[in-house]
Formats: sequence, C-alpha cells, structure tokens
Amino acid sequence: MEPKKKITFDDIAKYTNFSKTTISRYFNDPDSLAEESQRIISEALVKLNYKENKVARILANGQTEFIGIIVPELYHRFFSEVLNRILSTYETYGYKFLVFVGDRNEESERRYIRELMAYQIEGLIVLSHTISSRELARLQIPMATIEREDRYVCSVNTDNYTGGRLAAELLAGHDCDVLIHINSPTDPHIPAYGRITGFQDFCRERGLEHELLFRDVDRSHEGDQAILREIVDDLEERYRGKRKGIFLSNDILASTLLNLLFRRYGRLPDDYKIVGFDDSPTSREAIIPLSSVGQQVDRLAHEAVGLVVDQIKARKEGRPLSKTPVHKVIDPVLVRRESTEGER
Amino acid sequence: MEPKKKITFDDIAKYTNFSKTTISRYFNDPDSLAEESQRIISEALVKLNYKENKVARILANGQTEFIGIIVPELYHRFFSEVLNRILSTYETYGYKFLVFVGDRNEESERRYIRELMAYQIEGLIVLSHTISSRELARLQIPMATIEREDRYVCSVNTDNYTGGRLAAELLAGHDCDVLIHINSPTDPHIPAYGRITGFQDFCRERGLEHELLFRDVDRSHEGDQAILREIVDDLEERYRGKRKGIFLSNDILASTLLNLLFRRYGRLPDDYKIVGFDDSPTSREAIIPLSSVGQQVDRLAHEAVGLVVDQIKARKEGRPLSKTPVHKVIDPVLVRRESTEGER
DNA sequence: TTGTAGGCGTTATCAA
DNA sequence: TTGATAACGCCTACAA
Repeated sequence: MEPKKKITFDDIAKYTNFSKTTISRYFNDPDSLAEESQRIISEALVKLNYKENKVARILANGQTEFIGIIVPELYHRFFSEVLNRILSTYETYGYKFLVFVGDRNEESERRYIRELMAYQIEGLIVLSHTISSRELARLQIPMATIEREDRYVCSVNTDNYTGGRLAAELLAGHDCDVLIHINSPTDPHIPAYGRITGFQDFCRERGLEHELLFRDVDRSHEGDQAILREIVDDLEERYRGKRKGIFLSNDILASTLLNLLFRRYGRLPDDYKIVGFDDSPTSREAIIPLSSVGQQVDRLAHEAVGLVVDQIKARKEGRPLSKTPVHKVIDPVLVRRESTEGER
Repeated sequence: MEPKKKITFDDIAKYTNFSKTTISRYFNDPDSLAEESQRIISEALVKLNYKENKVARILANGQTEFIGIIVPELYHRFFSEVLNRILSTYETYGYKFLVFVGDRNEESERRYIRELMAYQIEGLIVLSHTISSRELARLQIPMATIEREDRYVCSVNTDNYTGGRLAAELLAGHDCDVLIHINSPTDPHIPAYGRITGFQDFCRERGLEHELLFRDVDRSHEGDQAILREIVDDLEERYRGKRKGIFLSNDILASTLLNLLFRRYGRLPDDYKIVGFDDSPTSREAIIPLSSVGQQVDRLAHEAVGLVVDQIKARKEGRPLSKTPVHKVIDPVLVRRESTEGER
C-alpha cells in the first residue's frame, strides 16, 4: 500500500521497454514521440504512480525556476501586499519563490543571500534596505528592487515625487491656509524621499505657506500618538482659525492623527484636511475614509517580477545583463475621500 | 574579472591536490581533516571564490531543507503575521520556505502541492482550507495545519472555545444586559467555530440573555458597514436603554462597528461594550483601543514549525509518522482595553 | 587522515 | 522516432 521507494525514469523505462531518454522526452517534448508511445508511457505513469523530481532536473539543466525574495517585515500592509502580489505571479510565470524576512543587520541579510545563491536562484527581488545596491549588483544575477535605494540595480518604484505634489495640490485645492507634511527623517537616497521634495516643490512654486515636520514616527503606535498630539497642540496654537492641510507619510499615521482629532472634537473639524500615503486598507477603513496617494502595489509587484524574468530570459539567450540598470516608475494614484472632501 | 564558470569540488581538489572527498569532508566534517589540510582548502576556497551548490547536495543526500507553505491570502493580518513568524524560524531551524498563496479552488491548490512535492520539500504547513485534511494526510509527509479543519493531520490551533467564553465573560462582567455575537456563517469543522459555541455555552450556563447573529460579513468593508448599520438600528430599537455587549469575530469588524457608533454619537456610548478577536494591530490602533481575545500568533507559528521539524527528525531516525495526529492547542489571551473598560 | 568509485534522477549530445 | 552515454556537483560506503 505504501510504495516506499520512489519511482524514477529508470523504472518507467524498464516497465515500458523504452529508454530513459524517451521517458524524459515524454515530459519535455512529447510530440517527438509516436502517439502510441505516448499512450503507453502515460499509462505507465499512472500505474506506477510516478512523481516528478525537479531537483534532479535542476542539477541536469541548471534551471531552478526559483526567485528569491527578501522583505524587511510584513507588519506594514505595503509589504505583505507586495509579497502577496509577487507570489501570485506564479500563475503567469511559473517561478517559485523562496522568501526571507528581516533586515536586522547586514550580516544576516548576507547570509540569506548566500543561502539563496546556494540554491541556485535564477533571480532576486529585494525590498529590504540594509544592503547597498552596489553590493547587490556584484551578485551578477537578474534582480529588481522595490522602493529602496537602487543606484546600481534594476528597480521598480512609485513616482513618489509626483505623489508628494499630488498631496500638496489636493490640500491646496481645498483652500488650506497652511500645508504641513509629517514624516520620519528620511534618507535622500530612497525613493520615498521624493514625497518630501514633491510636496515642498509644489508649495514653493505656488508660494504656499508650508512646513515640514520630521519626527521619529513609525516606531510604535503609542509613540506616534504622543508625537502627533504634541504636533496638533502646537499647530492649534500657531495656526488658530486657519485651515490646516496635513499630508502624512503613510495611512496608518494619517489614521492615527484622524482618530486623535475625532476623539478630541467628536468629528473631524472643518479646519483640518488630511491625506495619507499608500491607499492601503487602513485608509478605507478609517473612521472617516482617508484621502490617500495610492501606490499601485499590483503593478509594482508585476513589473518587478517582469523585470527579473526578462533578465533571466536575456541571460539564457546569451545576451549579457545590461550594464545600465533599468528603473521603472509607477504612477501614484490620488484617491479622494472624505478626509479632504467632506461628507457628501 | 568575471569567472563565468562555476567552481566545483573538482576544481578545488585539483588546485589543492586533494580528492573531491576530502573537499566534501571539509564542509561536512572538517575535524576529520588535518589542521594543515583545512587551512590549505580554506585558502583555496577564497582564492577560487567557491560558491556552494546545495542542489547537487540535495540530489546526493536527499535533504532539501525546504518546508512548503500554503496561505490563503495575506490581506488579513492574522495570515501575514503568521507567515512572518514562520519565516522567521529560519534563524532557529535553518529550514527554507517555499511559499504559495491563494485558495481559489482545489485544483490550483493541488497544483501547488504537486509542485512542492516535486521540489522534494521535507515538510508542509497549510493555512488555506480548500483541501480536506483527509487528502492532505495521504501525502504522507511531515505536516501541520494552522486554524483549519485538521481531523487527519497534525495541527496547531487557538483554543477558540475558551476564547469565546472569555469574550462573553468579559462582557458579562461589565453588566451588559444582553450579549451579542456577530459572525459569518461558520463551518462547524473549523477551529474558529469554537468561538461561537464557547460564547453560547457561557451565556447559557449563566442564564444570560444573548443572541447569535450570522451575517455575510468579511467580504468588503462597505458591505460590512451596511450590515453592521442594520444590526445597530435593530438593536437600538429592540434593546433601548439596555447595555449591549457585542463580541465580533475579528478585530477589523469590531473596529468597523466602533467607528460606526463613534460617528453616530461622537463617542462610544456607555451602553455599548465591544470585544474583537485576534488582538491584531487593528485593535490597538482603533479610535478607542479595542478589547480583544488575542491569538498568540508567534506561538502558533513556532509550534507549527516545531511539529513539522519533529516529524522530519522522527522520519530520519526511521520512526514512522505517528498514526494519530497531534493537535496542539494554544491559549487565547484576553486583552482588556478601553472599548470595554471605559476611559481611565 | 585521505582516496576510489559509484550513485542520486534528470537532461544533453550524438547516433541510429 | 528512439537509444546509449555522458554529464550535472555533491555525498557515502569502503579502502588504504
């Protein structure tokens, strides 16, 4: 009842009186076999209950169909959603994904990469940001990064700059007297920095009163609450009676601010307009649906996998990896909801 | 500059005048080599820039160190968090994870499993629920499921029954006049069903007035809002002036209810007490921190991997897979927050 | 302490 | 349309 031993091409060959080669061909180029032979083999497979062994195939032809992924964490929905979409591309490309989480430190991340390389991955997608793109490029394998420093490697990023502008424009369009952007201190080399410059440029061009507030947010919810409370207290004092348009670096933070105001006033006061970033579920599910600059997560994921797959193909056809990395840019999508538009 | 060809044990052997065997031993049992030899080889490795190839090793010794994972989706934080924790066990066990998402239909899930088996995974962790445990058991490989039907396979689940009781007890302890549980129609065979029976049993034992409301929730936020609005309207009419204790099947739903009430009244009225389930970030970040019956996600993940690893070990030592599946049960943790305790 | 030889289950190359 | 044979890169007896 339990055929302990695994069935191999050899067994099938013996059983059918064909050679191993023919069995192999049945799988890789069936049409090169006589119809009759195909039938015989196909029946034998069922009879013997054959299960394929891709490891042996890899060793023989070098194609693992593995793509490695390194994500920093799965707490923020941006990451879990990107991962979700990447994994879903299995249906279209057939690549399997070996996934590592964590960006504790460079050393452990290097270990992940070493491990992935040892398993002969054909490509790599990186979202964590502890290892420089310069070092990644040295791996010399098909690769794409998403929303991280990408100087020396192919990448897919949201057009954060435009996103920042859109947020500012939306707030300006609602006659805010002062525009405020709240963010954590951000490395100018990562794409997300564009949100800041975009916002700032728009305000400057239009001569709008604005402020950038860099605080150590995104560490803990309680911390964020305390920081935002302080900011609100300060704003209320300095901009009493003025309409404040606030753009926050992500939806969770925006929602936290919204909740804070709502608890204080029992509603969102008219002199506040709020915009978040990501268009994650959080923005829709907030007590007042939040306007948000959306990242097209599905497209980010698809383009990243596509980029890697293209490189894999190119390499197989002997074309070398292009010397200058490709950087794809995905448009942000402004989603207007009640937190700026008011109730309908 | 680009050594196109890959370095193998053969190359190192030639370079060092040892045999392949000795090189292999350097990796698997270095102490069996003379110190001098170790030094020579280690230097050669650097000189030649050797990169190990685990695929070849797998073919030779049969150990892939792969564990397959099938998750239904990553939208609900329960799943992304469990996945996160599972992946993190790499640090302790060293197993690598091949991950598939999606529970569209049985056929595609079977394809995932076939693919995983073809890659010679040593174990499997299943969270999706389209394939019966009976069928899973037939795979005859080390396996554990998490929070799904588990009759014929090892599993790790939260003690949902106790969770339901705890929720009811919490509400009862705050002098609610009527206890209400809102859930989607649930299959009695999945662990989450226990939330319902636990709640119900507690109410019955104490002779508490209570109601179970099964609605088609969890499909879309807008749908949930509509359903909850209807429920609230109805409750307000039928239980005017009475204190209503409401236990919802998950935190997102609880938060949606909370928001609805808060918008209606500008605060959470005293005659409402709310408890969610999961203790996910959503509960902490809600406009009023939500009490919740917490799942110990980290423990669920760890126990699941542990269970699989144990079975793998057992199998290696020739012990057969136990005939009767092990079902581990993890205690829920009641977290009291403002939505039941009031402001402090 | 080190080496020889065979095997793991496929695919690739040449023939027939 | 089919086969024989040699890879693929490592591990594991068994020997020395």
